[in-house]
Amino acid sequence: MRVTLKHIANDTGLSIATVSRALSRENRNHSTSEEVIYSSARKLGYPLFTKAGENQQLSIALVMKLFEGEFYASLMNGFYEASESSASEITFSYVAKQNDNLVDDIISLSKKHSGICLFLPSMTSKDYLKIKEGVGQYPILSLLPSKNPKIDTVCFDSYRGGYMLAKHFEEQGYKKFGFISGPSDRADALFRKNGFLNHINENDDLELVWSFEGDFSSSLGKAAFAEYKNTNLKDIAIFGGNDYSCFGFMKAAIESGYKIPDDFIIGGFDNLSFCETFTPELTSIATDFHELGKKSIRIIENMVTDNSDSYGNISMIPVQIKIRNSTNFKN
Amino acid sequence: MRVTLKHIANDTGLSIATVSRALSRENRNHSTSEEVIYSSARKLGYPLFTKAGENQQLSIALVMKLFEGEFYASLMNGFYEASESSASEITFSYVAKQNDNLVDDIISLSKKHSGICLFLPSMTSKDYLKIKEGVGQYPILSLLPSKNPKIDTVCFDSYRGGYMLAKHFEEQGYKKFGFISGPSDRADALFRKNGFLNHINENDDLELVWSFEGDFSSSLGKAAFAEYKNTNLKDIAIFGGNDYSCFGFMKAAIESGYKIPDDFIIGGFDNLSFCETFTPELTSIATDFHELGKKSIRIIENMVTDNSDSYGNISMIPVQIKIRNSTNFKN
DNA sequence: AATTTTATGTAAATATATTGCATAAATAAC
DNA sequence: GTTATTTATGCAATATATTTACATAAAATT
Repeated sequence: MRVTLKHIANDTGLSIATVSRALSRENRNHSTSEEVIYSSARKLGYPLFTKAGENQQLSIALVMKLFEGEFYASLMNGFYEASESSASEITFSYVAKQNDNLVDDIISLSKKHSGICLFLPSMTSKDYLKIKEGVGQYPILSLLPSKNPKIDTVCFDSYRGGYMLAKHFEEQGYKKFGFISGPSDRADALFRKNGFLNHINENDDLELVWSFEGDFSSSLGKAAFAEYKNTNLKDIAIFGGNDYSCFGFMKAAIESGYKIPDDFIIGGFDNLSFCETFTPELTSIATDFHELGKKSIRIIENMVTDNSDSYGNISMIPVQIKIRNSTNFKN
Repeated sequence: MRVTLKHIANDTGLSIATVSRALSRENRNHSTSEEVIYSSARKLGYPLFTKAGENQQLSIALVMKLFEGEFYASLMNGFYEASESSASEITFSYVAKQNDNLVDDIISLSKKHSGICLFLPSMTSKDYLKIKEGVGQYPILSLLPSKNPKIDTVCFDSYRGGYMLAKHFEEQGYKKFGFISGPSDRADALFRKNGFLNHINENDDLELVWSFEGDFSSSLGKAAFAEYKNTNLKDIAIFGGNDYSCFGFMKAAIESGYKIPDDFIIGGFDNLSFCETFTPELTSIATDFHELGKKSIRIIENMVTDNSDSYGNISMIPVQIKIRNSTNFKN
């Protein structure tokens, strides 16, 4: 049973005709009845009709769990700016942090949107398969890499970021390397690690001399330093996994009297704005969220027009290394 | 002319009956026709009807211009978390950064939502009046203070934040104060300043010895230090206007060999996460976005049920001072 | 006090959506 | 390979929803 004018008429005590007139009036007049009618219509969920030929743009939902931190603002802003220069409209759909029906919710979102981009680190391959099954042939993307992606993916080239840092460390003359890992269940953390370690393993004169299990948090970065300090290692080049880990690590190091980049050099990942605020400024891998947004939107648009059914394709957005003083860059 | 099944039938080449059946089917079957019908429905903007009695929650729009930075993620997250523990649903509406029809867009948003919260620093009193006129008796709030608010306002108590810092500086034994102002056209920046200066003026032994016109950016914070350095002032207590200004100022100071909090003490506003990462950790005024969200939602909900028409009421959310090492706090 | 404007309800007219029935194509059963 | 069954679809009838012509009463204006 749809919501109709009759429901609103009953709810407001006015006649159907009055309700009809109020809702179809071109210019609202904000009389008391009209206010009451609109407020009832909104409450009951009456669909305020779109005029034919008006709303021709595609609506794409970016589904994510919203948390605090610069990262989320950057992600949304990237998509938002990309949508401004495209014909499609981006809707941000935030799902509850505790959500048992995530898969079903995503499937039902597919009714309202022409395409969906998922940024949900907690999703498993099984979840993705269920979603794929539930939405059928439908434009849907994940924005996070996966070891064995079940749906199309657009993400940053984490591997290359790790590789670039290792290469840069080598060019700065370092032979001994250290590494702080991210959460073990996140594929992007794994790829960063692979990129970093592969370059070390490929070169016989390079060596990984220290590593620590982190979780991308500043506090475990601090803990990493406590362990590092005990080793008495110096003159090594450390990849912190992400910027937060580096900040925690560097802060603890400075407080213990270490000098950066003199005692060790360090680089992060994400290129947060604070990289330039910290002393020393932190070398980091920059991710272009605007590009991520543009590419994702373009792919969804193509999926809509081609009506193509693909899954497991991966698009990698290149990352850039921003070299700063934490890796001994003299300007 | 509404969008009807006929439009979809024409668009897809199927009959109206088929379209009707596909859209009203309880369980989607993802057959080719159904996909085509749904995709056409979304494209043309056909309203997928809400079932009567389903969508009873209020929908409140938070209207803002989205930019990068921790602040925006915190603001959205505060509202988002508040909405999770309330009956209302929060929709984030992002308006274009360049938008000539802002006022009209907000007015037309009032058709779709039960209430609106505005976070738009660029709005003038004139704009607010136009909006108020356009929406009539309607639940709408501004989340930014104004010298002469035309609509109801829920915001942080910027004044008290400035005052708290001045008081804290005094308690630390400082008599000479410095100040970096924010953008002159932002009322919240003005109130922070008033709170800070009023406490100084009220006490004869306290004195403002230095000030600088900033704009809340880290780079003008840096510029502020260059000017401060020329004055050769030492042992003063500086309110940086916000955290970014402080970070820029402190970074430049440290690079010039200054020691904080030995040569001067400094406090900011916003309590960004980086306050705890910087060395020295930055004393700052903490704003509780969760509280802002809860209060705003509650006020909108009351406006809806009471159907009350009020304007110019101000609700202030208290702020908290987080004392850290930049103001010589020994722990 | 008379006239005009506005808001509203009733009921008729129109527009829109759903469904019973028939048909044809696809699938399954024999 | 033929027959039965299921499924998808269109047409047309029916049901439902929305708009509008007309009448009336209240409010505003002259």
